[in-house]
Amino acid sequence: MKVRQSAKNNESNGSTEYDFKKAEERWSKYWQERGLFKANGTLGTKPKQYVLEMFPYPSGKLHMGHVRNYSLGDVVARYNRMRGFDVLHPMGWDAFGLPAENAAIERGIHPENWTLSNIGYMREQMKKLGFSYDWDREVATCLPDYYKWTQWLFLKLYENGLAYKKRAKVNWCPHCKTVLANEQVIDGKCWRCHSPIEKREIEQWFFKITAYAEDLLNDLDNLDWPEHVKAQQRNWIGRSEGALVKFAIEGTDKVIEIFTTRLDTIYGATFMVLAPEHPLAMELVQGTALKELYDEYLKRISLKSEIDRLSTEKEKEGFFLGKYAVNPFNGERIPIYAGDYVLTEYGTGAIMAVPAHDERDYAFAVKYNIPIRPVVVPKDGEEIKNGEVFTEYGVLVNSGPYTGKTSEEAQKLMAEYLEEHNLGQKSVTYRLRDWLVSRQRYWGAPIPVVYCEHCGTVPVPEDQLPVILPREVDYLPGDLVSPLATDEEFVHTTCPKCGGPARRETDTMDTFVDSSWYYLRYIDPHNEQAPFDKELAEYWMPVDIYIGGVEHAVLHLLYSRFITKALKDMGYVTVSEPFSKLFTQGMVTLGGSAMSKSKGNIVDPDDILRDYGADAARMYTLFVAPPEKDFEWSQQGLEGIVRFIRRIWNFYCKYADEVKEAVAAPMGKLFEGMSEYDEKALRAVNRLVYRVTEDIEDNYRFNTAIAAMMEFLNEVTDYDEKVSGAVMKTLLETFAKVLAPFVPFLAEELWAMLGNAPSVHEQSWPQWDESMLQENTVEVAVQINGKFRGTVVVRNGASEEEVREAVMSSGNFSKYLSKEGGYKKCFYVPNKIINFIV
RNA sequence: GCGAAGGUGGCGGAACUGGCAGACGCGCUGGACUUAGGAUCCAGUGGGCUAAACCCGUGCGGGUUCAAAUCCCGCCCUUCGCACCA
Repeated sequence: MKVRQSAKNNESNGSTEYDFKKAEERWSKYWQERGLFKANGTLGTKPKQYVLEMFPYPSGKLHMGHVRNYSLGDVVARYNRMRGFDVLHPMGWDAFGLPAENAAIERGIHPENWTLSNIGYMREQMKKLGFSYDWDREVATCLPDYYKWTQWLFLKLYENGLAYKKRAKVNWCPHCKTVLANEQVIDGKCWRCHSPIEKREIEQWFFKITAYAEDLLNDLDNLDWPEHVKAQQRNWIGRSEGALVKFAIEGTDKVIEIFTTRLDTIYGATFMVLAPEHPLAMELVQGTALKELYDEYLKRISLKSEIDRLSTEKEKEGFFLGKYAVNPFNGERIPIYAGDYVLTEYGTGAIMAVPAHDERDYAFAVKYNIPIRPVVVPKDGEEIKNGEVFTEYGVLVNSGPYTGKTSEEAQKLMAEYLEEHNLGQKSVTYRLRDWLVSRQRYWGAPIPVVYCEHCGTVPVPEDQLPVILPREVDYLPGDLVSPLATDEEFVHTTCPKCGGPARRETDTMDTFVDSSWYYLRYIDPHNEQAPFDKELAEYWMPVDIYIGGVEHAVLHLLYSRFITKALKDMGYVTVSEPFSKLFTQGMVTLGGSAMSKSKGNIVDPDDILRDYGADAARMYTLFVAPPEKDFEWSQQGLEGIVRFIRRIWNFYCKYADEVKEAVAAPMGKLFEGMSEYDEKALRAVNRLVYRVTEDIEDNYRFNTAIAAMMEFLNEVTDYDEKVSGAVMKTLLETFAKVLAPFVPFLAEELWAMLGNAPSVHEQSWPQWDESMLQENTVEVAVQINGKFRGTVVVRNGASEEEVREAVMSSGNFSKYLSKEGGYKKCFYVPNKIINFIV
């Protein structure tokens, strides 16, 4: 009778169906009471491990993506605890922000009530799922004891010249009624509501992330992050090496400064282009007949929406400004245009145009009938066809003294010439712009600044923090007016410097500011004197493993890196990177696309918890696909895991009583008179530990780790009844420990069933014995002329001789091998394969 | 256009430094047990034949090798990110 048939036999064994509800309630309560998952912060007695998952936005309920994300992190946390690490595994809430506010407006509830009640619900869901968080460290970014320190962060950045205010054209979302950072504009649309964004000019606060562009770029090299995330950040930072060149404007004392990466093509510059909004463009037409036409042109350009501007098919539109620049190399007169394909924000907002070697310049030149003069030819002498634009490096022609030089040489020599004559220099430009952090919304951390008639902009002193977000405010968004501006009591204050009347800043901070430092607050969440203790931060930082979705590849992950670097330079932390390893998990889809309320393709974790239990939900999300890949939710797949759990349960029911009194056999040593099946079982359990450990360590391959557990159970149920009590006890105890990080409730139940005191989660992770991974005999594949023809069984480590002998004597291969075992050649890979060439 | 990751059964996916392709699970087929079963268990399941023997099979075409999903050359396709960045 095998255990696989045991469902029928449960009653006869006195066992019952696994009651996951009871088990989950019981153990989750026990864990909390015992405080099993508290990080010790023992400062050095144990190695530390900071395991972090991206905290959720409290949108209402957990979705399957959360379940997957947090199941991954929980395996890592529990595994590391069993491995003897002092594990910090916290959870909190990214609780400020637009969606909370919008949802609250729709439902007519205060954002705070809405948010806090969501948090309460989601926290309970997480507890039901058995995630091993240290709940004493929970943070919510919308609470004053948290945002006090977000405001502190703002002040520190301000003190250090990394926060500043300027009037700027900003991205304005007409639907959300707020400005957005560049990173939050996707294809010219709002990242949240997808409305086309507009350009507005307002005074806004910025963080000077560009000051760290170089470090943010270089330090990527040393991070254990997925390559595609690093690539996205590199792309976003967008470093270009080139040169700044000053072109004098004929008949004036003005110069146009341009940035180019192709200084070597400067002899081919046949026109200049300024961004339409470039102040110089306006100056050049001022007081001329062109002024009126230019105003019209500007109006036309600005009417084009951001989307049109970004469209690749869009025709470039230029305007001749009636003036000429002078090429600093050959003195040539070059007409100056305004053109909408030149961006104000990048480089200097002005270019030299070389139509022969740049596609965009070429299109413009053709349209406005401007000469096209090639000055670089391919090194290999290849012909350039008419109408083709040669944009690569080559050899210079028609370039005065530089003719005959390669592009590389010319760039170097020309830059030297520029510097000698004070006409420009080498330069590096980035695409990265400063981070716009002002938001004209209610539900965020108020920017801690006041404006005084006498003193100007004055930061709120640290000891007056937090600047409390008033509760009773008309928080409906206005047009370019922050809701806080309507609260007279909030607005009117006194200047901290002179005591005179002053007005508060009424904008709140981008929620990405809140989340850019939360991993530091977990380290010391109740500290009232500082955002965190320096020594504790030194102990816990950096986060050893950070798990979350790819959607944060640039936004949150770049901001956090910047904030960490800034805090390091101010002396608050000692690390320059917050997350040494990043793991981005895939999405959970249904019907081929990400689950979303609007699409209606939702699987509600509550239903799954109710019908199948936490362990099944967790293990299924871990098993169904490699963790970094998307997977399609399948009820049947989940039921497969439920079956597996049931089989484990039945197996333990069958033997638990029997082995209670037994003394567990050691993992490694084969004792005298051990039976064949005992040995088999012992080897199987060693192999199990080995495979699961390796799979976890090798980039979290939980899907194959679980497959190894299934194989293990499949194998031992083939001969379980022949295994002795001592070995069975070892087997059951070890398997329970291996299961613990994956199905924590079940594992605890199994552990107790064996007569052990809780908790299995306090046990050490089992060790395998290297010698037990080897079998006594191995199956060697036999190939004839490279084709598989069968196998032979030989002793482990058999020599080529022995294997050849076994092949010859087996008789199975005689039809392929000539008599006397004749063959030309033979290749043997020990314990694997033997190939005869005949 | 630039950058990144991928193409393996009906499906999700395994396969260590080249060494028995398809582990594990889902699904499917047949059987057992059952009043019944969508429960459970047993057997089978890449394609070609009823079947063994055999042949063919990891996107396509070449190549290296005793041996290729894996290495090299040349293509094709998919997904994702960025995109008038000078």
